[in-house]
Amino acid sequence: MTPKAHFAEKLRLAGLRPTRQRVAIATLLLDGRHRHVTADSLTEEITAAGLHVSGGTVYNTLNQFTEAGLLRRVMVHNDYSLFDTNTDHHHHFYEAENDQLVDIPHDDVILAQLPAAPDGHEIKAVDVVIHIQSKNS
Amino acid sequence: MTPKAHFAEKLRLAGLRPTRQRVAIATLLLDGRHRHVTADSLTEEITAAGLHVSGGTVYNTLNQFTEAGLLRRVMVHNDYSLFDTNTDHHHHFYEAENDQLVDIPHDDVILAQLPAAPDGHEIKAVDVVIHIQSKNS
DNA sequence: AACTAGTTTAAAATCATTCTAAAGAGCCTT
DNA sequence: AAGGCTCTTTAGAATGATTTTAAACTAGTT
Ligand SMILES: [Mn+2]
Ligand SMILES: [Mn+2]
Ligand SMILES: [Zn+2]
Ligand SMILES: [Zn+2]
Repeated sequence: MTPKAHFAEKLRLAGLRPTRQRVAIATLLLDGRHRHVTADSLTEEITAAGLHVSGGTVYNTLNQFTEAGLLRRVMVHNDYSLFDTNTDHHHHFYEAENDQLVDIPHDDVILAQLPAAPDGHEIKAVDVVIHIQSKNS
Repeated sequence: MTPKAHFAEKLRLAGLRPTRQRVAIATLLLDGRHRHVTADSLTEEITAAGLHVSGGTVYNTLNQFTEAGLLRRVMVHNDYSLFDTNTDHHHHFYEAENDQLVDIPHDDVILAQLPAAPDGHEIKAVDVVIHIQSKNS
């Protein structure tokens, strides 16, 4: 199966029509490498690949991929959105000083006890962000 | 001690000159009630109290209070900043559907194991956000 | 090939937040 | 109590990420 067909199928399964733009972005982001991207960094990757996708579509696609569970949004500040190509359950170190986000393996954090969700609600996800800073600062 | 003098002193201790605007905001936010505010909701409170503080100063003051440890910034989405008047160590439930943030008592979450911070770094804070949703949705 | 619904586009709009530069207010010294 | 120095506040402009717009395009279907 050609890579293009592979990602097209992946998008169809996610309920997204495999347009040229979405396939291009999927090829860049959904290849199994785990990393964190912004609309801006993704646009740079697209350009580096000799392609062009409009700004609006970059934002739309990141939101749609996230909605479809192909990406995960990471919340560490309010400056701009961060997306994680690793959708497995894992947590993060965040160093505000240089806006550095680092994955923590799933098993390195153990939540021994969680509260029950409020009445009529259920837990959808548990996000742990460990804020760190340089020792000599 | 008059309330005004009380908050003025609190601000001085935090290294902030007790201006009329800062004392007004401290009176509203630092009275011991635990809640979550935005620049917008705070402005409404100020107006409701028959006062006026410029938008820029509301933002500056929230940032300065946070910097001084009188408030805490809570990160649950990228739409606008949320500030917590409870600076004690505690975690949050967050329901995205209606942007609802609820405190979780400190003892209801037990982190049995944490990873070591990366070399040369130390842990500053651990934030746990439990995302919840309505059961029938 | 024609049709339709969904998608992309460049450009404008939105909106929270920050910046600007001028006016005002704490606070220390006299 | 006045003067002066610095910090703060202000209204308004600027910024910048993100969303919206309406027209042009395209994937998928007949
Ligand atoms: Mn990550
Ligand atoms: Mn913004
Ligand atoms: Zn990650
Ligand atoms: Zn709280």
